[in-house]
Amino acid sequence: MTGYNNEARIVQAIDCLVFGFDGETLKILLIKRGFQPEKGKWSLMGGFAKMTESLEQASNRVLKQLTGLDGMYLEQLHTFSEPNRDPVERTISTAYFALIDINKYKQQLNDDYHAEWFPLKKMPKLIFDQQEMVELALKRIRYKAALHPILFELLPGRFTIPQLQILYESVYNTKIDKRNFSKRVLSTGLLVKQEEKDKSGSKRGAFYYQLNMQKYYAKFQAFLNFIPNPTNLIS
Amino acid sequence: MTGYNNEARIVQAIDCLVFGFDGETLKILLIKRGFQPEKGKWSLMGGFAKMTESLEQASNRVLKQLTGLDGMYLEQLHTFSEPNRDPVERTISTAYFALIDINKYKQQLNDDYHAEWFPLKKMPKLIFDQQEMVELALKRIRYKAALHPILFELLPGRFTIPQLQILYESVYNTKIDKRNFSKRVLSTGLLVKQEEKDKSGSKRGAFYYQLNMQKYYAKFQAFLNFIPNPTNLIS
DNA sequence: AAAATTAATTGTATAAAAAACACTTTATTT
DNA sequence: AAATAAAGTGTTTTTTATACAATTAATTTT
Repeated sequence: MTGYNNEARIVQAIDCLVFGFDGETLKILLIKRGFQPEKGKWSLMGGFAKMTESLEQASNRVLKQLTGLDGMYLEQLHTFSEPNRDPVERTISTAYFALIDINKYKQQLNDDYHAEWFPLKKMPKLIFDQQEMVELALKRIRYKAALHPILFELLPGRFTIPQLQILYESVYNTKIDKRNFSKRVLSTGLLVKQEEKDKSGSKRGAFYYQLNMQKYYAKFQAFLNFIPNPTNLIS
Repeated sequence: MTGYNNEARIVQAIDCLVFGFDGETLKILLIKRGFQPEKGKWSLMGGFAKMTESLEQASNRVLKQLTGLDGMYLEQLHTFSEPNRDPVERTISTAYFALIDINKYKQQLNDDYHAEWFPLKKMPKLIFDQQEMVELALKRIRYKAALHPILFELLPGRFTIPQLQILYESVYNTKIDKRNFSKRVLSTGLLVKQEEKDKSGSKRGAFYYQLNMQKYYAKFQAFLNFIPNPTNLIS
C-alpha cells in the first residue's frame, strides 16, 4: 500500500503565540508580514509543517528562528480547522503558546522578522482567525495559572515577591492582597529565598527568590492556589 | 494567488474516543477494523477530514455514523503529529473525546461497524498511537471532572446520588465517603431532586435527581469540587 | 404479622484553608 | 535627624473540607 486513496491532502500550519512580561504588563510578540496575503499587517509567527517533522518540531523551529531561544515552555493550544480560515487555500493550523523570559529575547532578531512586543490591550488587529487564537490562549493561561505555576516561566531566574504579584495582577487584571499573596505562593514550597536583594524597585529593596526546580516539576500537576476567588477571574 | 507553493500537503485524520458508563465501570467504544492496514484489530473510530469540512464537523459526522447520536459532549483532546505515527503514509490526527449516555447508544449499528464497548481495564491493544490517545483522554477526563461537571454527560437524564457516586469512584478508581460526596454534589446547586425513586438498586429505592441545565451551563466553567484530595487522584 | 435485611439518607464535631484586615521595618532621600 | 516609600509580617474570622456512625425506608424472610 502506498497511501490512502481519495483522501484530501491539506496544508498543515502552526501558529506560535509568544507571551512575555516586562515587569508591568503581559505582552505578545507579533511580526509584520513581509509577504502576501496581508503583507504589512501584524501577525502571529507561524509556518508550515514539513513532511518529516512533527508539529512540535515545527513550532520549536519557528520559535528558534523568531526568538533565538530553545527549550522554552511550549504547549499545544488548539487546532483550528474552519475550511475558510485562510483565504489563500485550505489550511489547518495548530496553535501553540510559549511563555518566555522577555529579557532573554534577542533584540537583534527583531529586524529580520520585524517582530515587536505588544501589550495585550494595545494589540493591533490580527489576520485570519488569529484574534480568536489569542483570546483562547489568554483563557488557557488564566485558567492554568490559577492552579499551576506556569507564570514563573515569564520571569527571570531570580525575582521578587512584589514582581511576582504584579505579574499575577497583570494577568488577571485585578488587585491582590499582598499578605495573602505572599502566604499563598510561599506555602507552595516552590520558592527559595536568596540572600541578595533587588534594589531597583524600592529604597528598602526586596529579597530575590528562585524556583526550586525539583519541587517545581514534582508539584506542577498538583492543584495549587495562586489567586483568590479563581472562579471570578478565569472567565 | 492560487495556493501556497512548495508546502507539504498532509492527510488530516480525526480519531474519536467515545466513553460511556454502564453503571459499574467506565467503558470505551472500539471498532474492529474491516480494512487494511491492521485489518481485524481493534481501533478507535476515525476518519479523514474532507476538503470542505472542519475537524469538528468531521468528528460529528463520524460519531453520527458510529453511534447514531447527535449533539453529544465533544471536546478536542490533542493533535498527534509524529511523522511516522501512521505506517500507510504521513497523517496528522486530531483526537476528540465524546461522553455519551450509554443507554442512548444504538445497538443495531454495532453490526455495521463491529463496534463494542470495552471496560478500560480490559481494553485490547490498539493500533498506531491510539493507546497514547486513550491515556491522554483519561488524564484529561480525570483532571476536568475533578473541577467541572462533565461526568453528568455519561448519565441518563435521571440518576440517583448512589449511581453518581459509583461513576466517580469508577473514574478515579477510589472509594469516596458517601456523606461527604452527597454534600459536595448537592452543594453545587446543580441537582434537582425528583419525586420518584429508582427501585432497581435497592429495596428502599433512591431518589432520582436531574440536572438544572441553566445552572449547569452557568457554572460549568467555575471551579467546583467533586472529589476529595484531587491532587492525589488526577495523576 | 413480625423480624430480618439491605441500601439510602442524614448530622456533627474537628481540622484545615481562605479571606479580611494594618502595622512595623528597612533603607534611602531629604 | 526626619521624612519617605515600599517590603515584610500576624491575627482573627469565616469558610470549606474531612472524619466519622446512627437512623430510615422498603422489601424479603420467617
